[in-house]
Amino acid sequence: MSGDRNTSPWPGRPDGKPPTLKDVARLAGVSPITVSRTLNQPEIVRPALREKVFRAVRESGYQPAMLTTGSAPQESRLIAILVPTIVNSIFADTVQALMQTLTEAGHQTLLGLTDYSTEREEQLLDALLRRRPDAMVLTGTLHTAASRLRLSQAGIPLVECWDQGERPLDMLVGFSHVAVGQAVARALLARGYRHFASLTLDDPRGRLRRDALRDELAIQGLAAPADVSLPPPATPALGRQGLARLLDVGACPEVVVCSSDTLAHGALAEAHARGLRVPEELAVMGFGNLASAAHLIPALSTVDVRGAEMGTQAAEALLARLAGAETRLRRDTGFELVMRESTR
Amino acid sequence: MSGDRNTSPWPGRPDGKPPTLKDVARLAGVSPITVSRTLNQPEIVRPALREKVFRAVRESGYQPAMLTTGSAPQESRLIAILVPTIVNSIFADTVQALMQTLTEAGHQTLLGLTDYSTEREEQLLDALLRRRPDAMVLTGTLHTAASRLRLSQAGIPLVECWDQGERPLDMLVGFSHVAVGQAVARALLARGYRHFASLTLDDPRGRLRRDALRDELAIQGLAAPADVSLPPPATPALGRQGLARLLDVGACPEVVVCSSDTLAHGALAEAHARGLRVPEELAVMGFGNLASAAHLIPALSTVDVRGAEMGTQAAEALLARLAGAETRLRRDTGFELVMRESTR
DNA sequence: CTGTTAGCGCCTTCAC
DNA sequence: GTGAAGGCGCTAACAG
Repeated sequence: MSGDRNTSPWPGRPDGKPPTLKDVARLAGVSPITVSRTLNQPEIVRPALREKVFRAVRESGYQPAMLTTGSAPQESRLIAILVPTIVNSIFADTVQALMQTLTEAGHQTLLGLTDYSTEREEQLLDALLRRRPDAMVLTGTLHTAASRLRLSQAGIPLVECWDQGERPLDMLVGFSHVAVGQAVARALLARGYRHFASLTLDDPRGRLRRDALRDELAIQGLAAPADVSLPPPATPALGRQGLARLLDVGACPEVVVCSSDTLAHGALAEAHARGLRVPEELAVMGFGNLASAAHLIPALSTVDVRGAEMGTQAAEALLARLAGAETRLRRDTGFELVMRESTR
Repeated sequence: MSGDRNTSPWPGRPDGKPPTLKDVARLAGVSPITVSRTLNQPEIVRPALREKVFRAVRESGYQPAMLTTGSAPQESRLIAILVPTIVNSIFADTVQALMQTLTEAGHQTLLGLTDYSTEREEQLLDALLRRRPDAMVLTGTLHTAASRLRLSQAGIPLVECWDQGERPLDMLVGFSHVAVGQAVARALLARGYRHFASLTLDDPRGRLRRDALRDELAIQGLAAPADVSLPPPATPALGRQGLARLLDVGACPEVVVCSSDTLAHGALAEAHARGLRVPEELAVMGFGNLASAAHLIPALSTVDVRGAEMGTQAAEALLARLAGAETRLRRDTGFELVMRESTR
């Protein structure tokens, strides 16, 4: 029971390395190929030999080494995932859902964190592709030219998540950030809000939503919202500072639209600290992972973007392609506005 | 610029697979080994040849395949990480910090999610070890006997995170969950609380903290807190239901101690919905990722366990070992109680 | 400096 | 049924 080393009848390898197919073969007194067959197609091996081999496998603690490459056109059963971050993040749901579906199907996942940088993405891509993954999941549709080239040359199924765009590399599952910005603008306008402000996380998609919000307001004849741009990664502390800056500069908004629920959390804290009633005196609009936000503060409005759904669909599409299907997913998962306590 | 396939002067491989060392060699008119050397030790190759090779590499878009195994005693530069979950989770910080440090050092990470199950851990372990990772990070010190055996046989550096224990497999960085339970009990007693309740996430470490809390209260002559046990994974909705159940059963606590900040979030929502003032009528104690919790609700007390610090230290210890050091980390990172608005 | 040889751990093809 | 030979992509060791 206790993890004592080497209670097994096998002496272990002199070099301390894990046992190989050959070691097992020697131990069982058969040839390497027989061991291989016993493990891969047990039914074609005579029961007596099979038993001997299995015993040797058990005794040695043998585990087949998964070669990245081999003579057979074999898959690596490795799938690479690139997201900006998983902390305080709207992407954790997607990654979790992806991993769950892929793991069930017998694949393993290499994860890379880009920190919202396309250069970082390029570096990671380069490193990850050396593992010859069977497929790859990316966040967004913005990549460097070099990345696009490498990806198209890799010849593996790809999914870009969390965005919509005209020229996806391969498959695409996400939603339109412009549509989110517009929808938020319209919903808030409909509730009578006229003085807007925004806390923007300075990443491409955050900017897209902010600009769409601003443009939609402009169409209604409203001035551009007071805006504070914040460097990723998002933290509650950052959101809190952001709102403080906004208010200190003299902005006096009825509603502040935040790039993420995490920032919105911080904004709520600052509003609370200043004695502002939410949403009566200052409404707060978030974005992202409904699960952790919506239950929390009934006063917080937010946008549910179905992060887990994107992950599951991406994974299923990849698996289908790896199974030989001609699937070419192009899916807009949309989003849902969750509006709280209209007070106008 | 646009990702058109095959603008390069290289015809590509007939089978559509990525180019190999051999392909590059053929294209450059040299032998494979020269290509290998040009890439790994450029200085020992004559400039003229070097240039030819580099050109061929560029033209073909060659990327070396990282073999898991080879003739050389080469490392896989792959490090496996096992955590229960990354969603709504106190573990995301640790994973992010781990990945950051490891990636900077040129390693890649295989991630596995155990869902708080040691059986699942065993399966994942089995699959992950086939990749021959250079090192491994585990959560907690509770593993199946088979897992312990496999791990000790793997002969790679290990770190167990998020716990303290007497017989770690190898290295250990975490804190004592019993100490957390006791400290929470004492701190709350010191503020005059006498009627306790607990919302427990039903995982080994959560139970450990709850039991320690209960035992410490018993020492002070207090009855065991009303307790609701909840199945992982933690969500705000779950915490909310939990508190509802607790109160519906007739419990009338002054303070409810939650297994995680995520559950605490939900509890706060339920308290709010019932018109209970926090912390005057019901205090809420969380646990976990201070970053997202403490800034949020000034009324929420919590325990900061320094998840990122554990990740960074684990990564650094592993890197040291891989670099040949004799490091054998045994670190108690402790925790910090963050108490809000004492109202007694 | 460069090429040839050999071998890593495994599996496929083809004999026995 | 079983084994021997050969090959996958790559790199150390040894030749030239």
